Amino acid sequence: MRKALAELIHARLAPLVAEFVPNPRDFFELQTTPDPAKGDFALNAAMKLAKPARTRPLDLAQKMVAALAAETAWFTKVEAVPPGFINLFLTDEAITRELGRFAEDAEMGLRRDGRPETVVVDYSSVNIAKQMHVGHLRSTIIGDVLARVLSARGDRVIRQNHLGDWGLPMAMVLWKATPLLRDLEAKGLDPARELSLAQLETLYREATRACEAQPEAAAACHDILVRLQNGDAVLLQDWRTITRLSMREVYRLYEELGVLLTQEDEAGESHYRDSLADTVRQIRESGHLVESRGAQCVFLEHFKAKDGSPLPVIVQKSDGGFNYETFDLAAILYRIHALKASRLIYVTDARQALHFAQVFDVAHVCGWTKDPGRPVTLEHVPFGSVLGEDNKPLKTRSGENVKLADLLAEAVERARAVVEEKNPDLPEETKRQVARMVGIGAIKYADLSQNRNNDYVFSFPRMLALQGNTAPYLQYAHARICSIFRKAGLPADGAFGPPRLGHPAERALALKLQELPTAVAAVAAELRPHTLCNYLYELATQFTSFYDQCPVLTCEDPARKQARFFLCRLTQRVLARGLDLLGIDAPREM
RNA sequence: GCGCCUGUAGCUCAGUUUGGAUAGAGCACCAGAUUGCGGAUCUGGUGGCCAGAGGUUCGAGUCCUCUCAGGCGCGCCA
Repeated sequence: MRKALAELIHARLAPLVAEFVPNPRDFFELQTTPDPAKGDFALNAAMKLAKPARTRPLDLAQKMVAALAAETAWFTKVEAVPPGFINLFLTDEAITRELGRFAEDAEMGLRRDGRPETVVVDYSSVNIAKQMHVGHLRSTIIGDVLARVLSARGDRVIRQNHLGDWGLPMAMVLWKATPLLRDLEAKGLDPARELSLAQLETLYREATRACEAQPEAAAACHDILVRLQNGDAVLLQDWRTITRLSMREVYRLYEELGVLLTQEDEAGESHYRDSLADTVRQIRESGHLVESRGAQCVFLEHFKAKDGSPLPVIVQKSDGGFNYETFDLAAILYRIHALKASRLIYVTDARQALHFAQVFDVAHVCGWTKDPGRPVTLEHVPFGSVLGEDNKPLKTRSGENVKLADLLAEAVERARAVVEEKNPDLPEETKRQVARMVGIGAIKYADLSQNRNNDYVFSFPRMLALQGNTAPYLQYAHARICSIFRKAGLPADGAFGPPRLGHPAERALALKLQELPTAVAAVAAELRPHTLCNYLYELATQFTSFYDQCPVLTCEDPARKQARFFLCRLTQRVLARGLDLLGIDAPREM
């Protein structure tokens, strides 16, 4: 609807101002009005254009109103009000006509204009031999939504899980694990069966302590790292065993979380092990490589160290090894050239902002982002930390990172208690499923519904609340609509309508439903999922308000009843689609 | 020291990128609706020097400058 309306307005109004501004379209953005008395949409173009057109805002607004007055199929009224707003009042026919089109589109208006883009979304980035903990939660959840949203818009999305699988931590695990693996082999046992991720993590912790205490342990680990990176066959085999064992448990959690990442999306540090030297060579060829204190560096403008001296980006350490800067730079080259991506998105916490600013800057000054014949944009999507009730980073009583598995289990358990209380008559199996959908949904939604810039305080009671902007509230609205159709004995995917508007609540709902594409487009542009959450919450409240005021099943007038079924059905579809874009299940009953 | 982020109702947060009309929600508090098509609801009310000060503008929560407070980061860990 917005698109059609925007086209009409541009066609009618652009000629009035074309001689004053090169790009009139930019000025005709439809705005929502502060209250219905000011119409359904508003334009502020007259105020912005009055100066270049050398006229008074209100005069220009009146000229624009006159140019739109003949469009009686669209508007019941178009008015100019001081200081120069133009208020547009839509006809019911225009709203229902556009609503019908919206409902017929299987894509629900989500497809973007223009050519699809190849987009890499880098998220989750788990470490091998470490269990997933709260620190992985936000990247995994937010990144997954961005991948879903961009994909729904028609872009070609390539997910990338940049595993931490090739650094010193990995060598430390190998140092402790290798004897264990030999031992198991001697007994003819399968390590993948005998060892758990938790055990690997214990080995890693032991190694960390040992390296801190004894220089010879640290030296041994360093030696293993060098041998691994040089391709030692036995170490490589063990490395593979540990990686698979570790990822097996990660995928269990992804599945429980409803995250799309699979083994195909794995491209960890090890993936770039053979291109690191070449990456440094390419930097050298671009003329930006400088040796400093024995390390190969790039010095960038605008980056200063603590003492004010120029801050280098070290791409090869003085011992000849590579660090994470090099891995990220190699990944950029891979994504641009092998994956043919034109938009690279990195979902990591805000503390890495400086790192990515530097890495991106290196890529830019080396000319990599303009070289491949298409412009490449690099975007860091930072987010704040997950805090406990004490406003400090969330930890267990003993100061450990909270395991993701424990967090999910508690959410499901608490959701189960709510289901038990509110709907004790549901069959056991349904209760179990609903508890999962609600518990996991609550965790994800609590994270997504907040502006990602800010830290947020993790609170089960708040995220599981049945009122307010929470997953359970949206899920309930969805389940309630499904129950309407169950009660009516109608298939939820039946054909209803045509739409017809009689009540203000129907009209408001009809307008709100059509805003889905706007909300999704905003997420794609700004990479902020909470915009979609806000929209869905507003839709759900709009629906319950409608449902309160407009009887559906008991409606006497058959045509009106059909029209209300139409609104219910479409609301259910939009809620389900919206939740799906957020990676959250929409239960049919709960 | 430098840089980034944050500061909006008692609490938790939208709104800030692209300046627009009277700054919005939820919780809490107060008052209503109702034997309810899922009350896990709806309607209304109380509550704001948008951290502070200057500036730009017809118009500033939004843009600019400075100050204050909190968080995070800043040479070979990832």
